[in-house]
Amino acid sequence: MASSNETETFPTNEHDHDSCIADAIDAADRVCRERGLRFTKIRRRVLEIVWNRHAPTGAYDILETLQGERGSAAPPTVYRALDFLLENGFVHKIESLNAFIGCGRPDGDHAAQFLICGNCRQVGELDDPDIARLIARKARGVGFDVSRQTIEIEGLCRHCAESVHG
Amino acid sequence: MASSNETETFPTNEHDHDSCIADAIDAADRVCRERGLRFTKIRRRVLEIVWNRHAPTGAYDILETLQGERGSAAPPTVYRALDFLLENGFVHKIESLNAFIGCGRPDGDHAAQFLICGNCRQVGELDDPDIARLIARKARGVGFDVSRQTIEIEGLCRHCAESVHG
DNA sequence: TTCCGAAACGTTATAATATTACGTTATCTG
DNA sequence: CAGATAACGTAATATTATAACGTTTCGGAA
Repeated sequence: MASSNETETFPTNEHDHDSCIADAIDAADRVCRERGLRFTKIRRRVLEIVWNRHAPTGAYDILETLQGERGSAAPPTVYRALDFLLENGFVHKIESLNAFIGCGRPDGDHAAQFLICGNCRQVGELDDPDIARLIARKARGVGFDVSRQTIEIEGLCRHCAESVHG
Repeated sequence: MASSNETETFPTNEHDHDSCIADAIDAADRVCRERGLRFTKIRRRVLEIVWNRHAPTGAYDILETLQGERGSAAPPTVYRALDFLLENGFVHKIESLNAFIGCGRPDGDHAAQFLICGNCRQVGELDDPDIARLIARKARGVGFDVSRQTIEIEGLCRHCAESVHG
């Protein structure tokens, strides 16, 4: 098993949350600079809010947080920021939860797979290229040209499975 | 009804739509009888409506159809019927579309994969056990105990890819 | 058969999620 | 600076889903 927090699929209790947020923001900042994108205050703040939760976060949860901070904010503010963050791979949408989560690997395209723990509600990101390739191959086999994969796997994370089964 | 339609992932233009609906309803009927479930008029009708579209159908589309037929109907009527049909594997929910589609193989559990054509909006069902197994294996490899897989693949079906690319 | 209890249904209201439309402000570029 | 474009503020509304509660229907036990 691997070395650090980065390679853990699920966040561990011990992981340095503050620096993991900071890393994510820094990475987004850098990518935006490289691509000439505007990483505005709102976009940055929404990304921070999502990372702070470190769990799937609903658009209206984000909205409440923003409202607490700025006095006023409306849904489009949040959805526009989320659209930007999604387009550029800084967050993912978990379709089966209608919620958003920070992307741990915001550089380059990747087909992610999400492990959703039904007990603790945490989500891990798998990013397994074998899965993505097999799906692409099987789909091509029936004449289907894949552009995007949504893979959401529900079950129990290691920790919760241990608590539940004994 | 020959094996040809059954093994096509996407419905072909030639397929016998009427008999394909009838088959689906008959299959559900039989399964309900076997399991002692109540296949009520509403449940049957909702399943028919979904199959009639032969494409992902929103709950409120179903509702409109029902309202046209019965004069009155409210969301819970539709959602209760859908819950029943989902629980028993007669329909699937496409999470990324918030829509429902008839299941082509309503017997026994299966982890399905959906091919969603971004052009014609048709959805094919793959049911590839290799994909399901690989995902389960990879997830277990990081200590995750899988109970359900949501796999939705967006792209272009054979027919649309041909029209688009030449 | 009758009665009971559970399941299914009808109805109203409301919650939760997401988008449209349009005017204003900020930022980039020539 | 001026014009163009992108981002944002705001109000309204669309879309999807559930809660709560009373009534009806149905299958099985007495």
